[in-house]
This record gives sequence, C-alpha cells and structure tokens, in this order.
Amino acid sequence: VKKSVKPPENIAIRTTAELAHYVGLSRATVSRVLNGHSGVKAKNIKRVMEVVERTGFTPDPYSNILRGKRSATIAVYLSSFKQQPVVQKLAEVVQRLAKVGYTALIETAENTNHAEVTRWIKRMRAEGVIFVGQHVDPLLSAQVRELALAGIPHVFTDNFDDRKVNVVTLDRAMGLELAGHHLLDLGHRHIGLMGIDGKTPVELARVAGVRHALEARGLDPAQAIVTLENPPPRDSNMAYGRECARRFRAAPTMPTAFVTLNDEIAFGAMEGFRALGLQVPRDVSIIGFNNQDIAASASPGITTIDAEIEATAAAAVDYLLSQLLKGAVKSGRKQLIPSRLVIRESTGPARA
Amino acid sequence: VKKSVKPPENIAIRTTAELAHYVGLSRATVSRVLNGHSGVKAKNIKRVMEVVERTGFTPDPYSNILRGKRSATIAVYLSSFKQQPVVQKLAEVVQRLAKVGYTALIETAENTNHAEVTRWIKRMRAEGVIFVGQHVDPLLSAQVRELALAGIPHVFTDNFDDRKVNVVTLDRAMGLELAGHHLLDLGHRHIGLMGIDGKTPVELARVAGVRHALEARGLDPAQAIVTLENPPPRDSNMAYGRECARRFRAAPTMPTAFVTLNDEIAFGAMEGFRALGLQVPRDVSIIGFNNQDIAASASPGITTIDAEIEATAAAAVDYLLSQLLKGAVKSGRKQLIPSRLVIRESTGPARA
DNA sequence: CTGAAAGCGCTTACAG
DNA sequence: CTGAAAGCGCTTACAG
Repeated sequence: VKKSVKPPENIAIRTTAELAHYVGLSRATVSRVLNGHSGVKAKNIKRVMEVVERTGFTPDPYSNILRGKRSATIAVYLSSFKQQPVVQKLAEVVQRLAKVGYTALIETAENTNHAEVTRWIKRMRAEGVIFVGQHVDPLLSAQVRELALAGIPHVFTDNFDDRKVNVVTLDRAMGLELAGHHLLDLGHRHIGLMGIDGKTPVELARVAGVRHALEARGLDPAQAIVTLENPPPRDSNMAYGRECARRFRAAPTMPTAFVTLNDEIAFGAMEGFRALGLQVPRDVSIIGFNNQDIAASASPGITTIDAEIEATAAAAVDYLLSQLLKGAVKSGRKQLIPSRLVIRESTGPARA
Repeated sequence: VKKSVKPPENIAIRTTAELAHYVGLSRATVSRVLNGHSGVKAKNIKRVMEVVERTGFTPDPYSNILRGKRSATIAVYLSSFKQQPVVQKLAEVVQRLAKVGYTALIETAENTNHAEVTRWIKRMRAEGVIFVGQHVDPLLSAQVRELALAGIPHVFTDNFDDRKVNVVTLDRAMGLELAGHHLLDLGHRHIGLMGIDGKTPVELARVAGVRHALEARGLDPAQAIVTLENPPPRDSNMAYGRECARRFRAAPTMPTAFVTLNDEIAFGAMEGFRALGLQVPRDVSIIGFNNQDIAASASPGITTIDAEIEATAAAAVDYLLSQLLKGAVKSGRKQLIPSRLVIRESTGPARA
C-alpha cells in the first residue's frame, strides 16, 4: 500500500478504478466503502471517504442500472403542455417524485403517439407511469394493459374512462354538492349552471352533485337547476362568463345563484352582472371552481371549490410508490380526493 | 441457421442476446441490423427487423451510455416550482428538448442546495444545464465555473448577475421603451410606474426603457415619470394594483397613463380606477407586462408586453445545443430576446 | 458477410 | 479484512 501524496485540489476522479488506484486499494474495497458495507478497516474507510468528499466523486448510476439496479425513474405522460392545470399538476408530481429519489421522465401526447407510450416507457426502463391530464384516446387502455403485463404499474391523475385503470382524481360531485348546500343555506332556491352543459362523465358528475344537495333538502332538481337553452360559444372563459351573465339576465327565470365550470368563467360572470347593474353578492351569488389565483385576487373574492392539485398529485405518487414497493401491479383502483369549498365574498344571502 | 418457428404473439425479447438466439444469428450481426449498418445480408436484415417490429424490442439505452454514448439528457435547474412563469418556461424547455431527442432531468433549488448543483449534474451524467427562473445565490457562479471545467455547457433563461455566465433573456428595457413610445404617441406626458420601485438590475432596466423613450422625444424623464412615494405592500398583485390606483388618484400629480410590473397589477389598477369613477382608457391608460391570459380576457383587453416565453426557451435550448454540437463550452454570452408590445383596449389617447 | 472477444463502470459472490 | 474475476447489455474493432 503506497502512501498517497497530498493531491492538487482539482484532481478529477471519474471511476471507482481511478479512485482505487489513487488510494492504493482494490475497486472491490472502494466499492464496499462507497456502499457502507461492514468489514473494512477503519483506516481504509477514512482514506477513501476523505478523497470522495474532496473530489465529490459519485459512482456512475448507469453501470448500476445495467447491473439490474432499479432505474429510479418514473415516466410522466402528459395530455398536453398547453393547459395550465396540467402543467401545475406535472410540477407537483415531479417535485414529489424528486423528494423520494425518483427522476421524472416527461413525455406528451403532443409529441408521441399514444400507441407508442408503452414502447417509450420500456425503452427508458421507467419503473412506473403517471398519466397527467385528460387522456381520451381509447387506445391507451390496451397500452396500460400491456404495461401491466410487463410488470410496470401506472396511475391516472384525471378521469380516464376505463374500469380497469387506476385513477386518482378530485371528487367533483362532492365539490358541487358542497357548493349546492352552501347556496341552499344562504336561502337560494334557483341555481344556474355556467359552462356545465356537456355530457361528459366529468360534467355529469358535477350536475349530480348539485342534484344531491337539492334532493337532500327535498327540493326538485328539475325545477331548481337552471341552464341556458342557448349557451354562447366558449373561446375565452372570461368572455364566456360575461356572455352567460347577459343571457341569464334576459332569460325567463333568472337564478339568484350560479355554479360555474371554473374561476375564470365565474370572474367573467361577475363582471357581466356588474355591467348589467347587479351587485355580487347582494343581487347574485357566484361560485367558481379550481381556486386559482384569480379567485383570491378578484374583488369580491370568489367562493370556489379547490382543485386539490397537491393532494391529487401526492395521492397518485403515493399509490404508484406503494405498487412499486410491494412489487404488485394493480388495476381498476379508483380513489376520489375529497373536495373543499373555499368560501369568500362572491356568495351571500339570497335577496328576499 | 435454424428456421424460427412462428412465435406466439406475446413473446418478450429483452436483450440483443435473446434476439440473436431467436433469429439464429450472433449479437454482433443483430446489432448491425439494429444500427442500420451496411454489409448484412438482406435476408438477415429482414429476419431481424420482422421480430423487432413485432416485439417492439429496443436496445437498453443504459448499456450504450455506459459504453460512452452521450446520455441524451439535459439538466434543468429551477429556482422554484411555485412561480407560474417559471413552470411555463420549464414546460417549454422540456418540450423543445424532447423534440430533439433529449430528456430533461428536473431539479429545484427548493430540494437541492445550490452548492450541490454541480454534483447532481455530474452524477446524472447530464450533457448540459439550463437554469430557469431567478437564481440569486452568488454561490452559483462558482458552480457554473466548475461545470465549464468539466466540459458541461450551461445557459440561464433569466437574468443572473455574473458577467461570465451565459444568459438568454427578454429585452425588458426594449419592452418598456415600446410602451413609452406608444403612450407618447397617444399624447400622454405623465407616466406612472406601478410595481417598478425596486432597485434590482431588472427593474432598473425597465425604468431605463421608459426613460429612453422620453429622451428620444426631448422630454425630461425626471418630470414625466411619476412614482408613488409610498407604495403599498405587495402580497397580492391585484390588490396591489387596486391600492396603487387609489394612492395615485390621491397624489399631487395623477398621471394619465401607467406602466406596470405585470398584467395582474394592471388588472387590479383598472379595477381600482373604475371603482374611483375613472374609465379605462378614456380617463386612464394602462399597460401590463407578460401578456398572460388575463390580459386578453379582461375587459377592456390589456395592452401589454409579451414575455416571449417560447422565444426565450427556444433560444436558450438552441444555444445549449449549439455548444453541445460544437463540443465547445462558452461563457459570458448575453442574448436579449426582442420585446413585443401587444396593443389592446386599455390604452387610448390622453384626455385633453 | 459474420462471429468471438473486449470493454464501458460498477458490485458481489468467491477465494484467500 | 481484501482482491481477482464474473457479469449486467451493448457495440465495435478484429479475425476470419
């Protein structure tokens, strides 16, 4: 064992072989020190660690992956980069994965064909997949099944229309039910819907939430829920809200309260009603959805249902990790994240 | 060479060795086919490709990285996940990298110590780094220098206060200069600043932009630029804008036009002035910054300076790639992305 | 035109 | 307590 000369500060150690040579030990022993194995002379541990700390040497992760170590990598497949909430959820997921030592590999439906998802995931040796955003391609079902066969677990963070798929998503029905009760408590008896006209499962769940609240009070949903016969086109959310306000005002039954698809529509509606001489919440109450910045910043602040992006991302990541930990690939598990109503100033007592 | 039996559809081929065995050839030949090398019998090419296509086999990337192939990986280091524009720029960067075959590895200053950035990048074998968001830690300078020594190129997508560092960022001074000229064209002679009170280099550049516009018309900036002696605290941008409006209204000199730090402040200011009985743009003109959704959706639409997030991300990625391509690590390069004024309805002729 | 062998960097039985 | 050797999956000189 030759004494190591006091080295220059900028010495670069790139491999365990170099490190071993430098400290006058074998690669095996150096590796043992690096991995904290017992049965190495204290003197040698010290000698190795001193150099490691000084040079910042870290073993090449790729050789270990090659040897069969897990890649510590999770694929995140986005519906799109263009949508604000999707990107926000992505950020949350990436962050949570990082905290438990996983690196996220990100891909979009915009770049890759849905049919290639599986191949991409396998090629990258990802240990699991998280789907973020609204994925609609039914081909994805087959892909997910193929992944399961390959022992790769998955989870969707938004509704995906397939019984066999794992989904963690916000309980929107619950959110709307809370909104409904809140408005009923305030004495409202006619509730207008804005932007919730579609027939998608997600939107139907929202309507069902309002209906439940009404039925719980013995009210007739068919009579209490008011929709526009002729909703305007929806290019800009705010403009849509403004125009909805105008049309509701002109409609035969003008409700005293509204629930909306999102905060921007709610904001536009507030503006619209104000322009028509109505005051919020004195004359009209309005509830948003998502609890975006705008809901807190608007004046009056908008009562809204929180999107629970953090909780959803956390639950999705946790569920994926639990599959990974158990080495069990699950399917068909549905988890609903409870909704939360954030009460601000845009809702008030119904006018007598 | 043994004839391959018609295989079951779900055969799994995981390595070139398995593939070679399956088609009755050597790993070397299979590898040649996989990499499109010439000098393989057409019959054998066909035989291999047929199985590759059916099974979706892709060679393990990690073994190639181990052999010295580039990792096709770029580190993206964020200041924070909490800021909207940072996350947006991240999305743009990730997307652009993906398009040219690079995978982004994402890390935040929130999780990692600035002092560990270099180590993280080296450990992950990233080929380069993109810094996104406002990084303030001066320790980062040393890290970047260390990266350069290791042959790893970098670029910042936001101002970073170090001459030796590569930066691609929006020409904010130009944006404000355009805003200034626009307002002067409309006859305004007193321009109020909202949210641009700080003494940071970025904010000083903004003020300089307005000053240039004024000086180009022979006006005295000291007289034309109006600031609040007592700006309110800035917790919420919208609330800040509203309160600024109130204080300017009460101040000795009430400007006829305003430039603001961002669209939300502009929005709040519009609300604030409206609440005071002033109309936009009849009585007051207001210019935002960033061209966020809210600027387009507001009513009136907000004249604003586009943040050019896409152009900035594109230029940053391009610059990093060019370094990678040339194998040359550069330093001290500053690139300004030209600003663009988006004229909407919140600006109009100065009242006589 | 094809195959056997070497080698990328690491860790872990195995042998001492 | 330590080291020489094997092996992860791939590609590429080298030899035929």
